[in-house]
Amino acid sequence: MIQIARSPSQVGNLIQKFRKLKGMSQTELAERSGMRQELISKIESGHNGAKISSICDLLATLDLEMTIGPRTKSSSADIEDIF
Amino acid sequence: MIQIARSPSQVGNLIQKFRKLKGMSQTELAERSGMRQELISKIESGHNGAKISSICDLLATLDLEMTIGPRTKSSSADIEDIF
DNA sequence: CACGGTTATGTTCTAAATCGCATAAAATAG
DNA sequence: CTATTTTATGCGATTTAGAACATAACCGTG
Repeated sequence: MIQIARSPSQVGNLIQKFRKLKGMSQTELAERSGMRQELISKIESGHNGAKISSICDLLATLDLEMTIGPRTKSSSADIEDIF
Repeated sequence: MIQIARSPSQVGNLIQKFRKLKGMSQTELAERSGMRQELISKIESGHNGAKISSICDLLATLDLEMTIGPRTKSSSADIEDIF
């Protein structure tokens, strides 16, 4: 299950989605990745100014990784993300 | 050609790599994505505090996208990245 | 070597991110 | 509905990113 993330809010949505899949609370994720629950709340809601290192830390804690490659045509998943 | 990026420096390396593939200079990339050459220099060299929105802007300008999904086993590309 | 283009470094300033704590709001369980 | 957990918000304090400009260090080519 791999998802496209072209914007901070899509990144946030995916982090939230995968976090819930693991049955983890924001507080738990925060503790495990050395940050605060409030920050995770902001990041999940699409915080534009989140640091890339914070994102990487969260992904690592959730056993996720990001890949970078050429753009594909926009998928339906992107559209849903807007609404 | 899709690459794993688990850390800010891997993200930076990939941005640099794809930028060069497009024959673009840091200055050109900076202008097109509304930021400064100095910042791109820092980001490409693994700047920890880069904003996720900056990264997304750069990827968009380079016609790239990021995807997020479960970790795969570490590839040789990761190892090289360390050195 | 000298030159033009590219990339890295340094400084000051402003805006903003994160912290840390409190607490409100919302969702879930009992 | 009530209690508990989870998530969102607000605020002061601290830290840091990024702008803007200057300039140094590189790099390839003539």
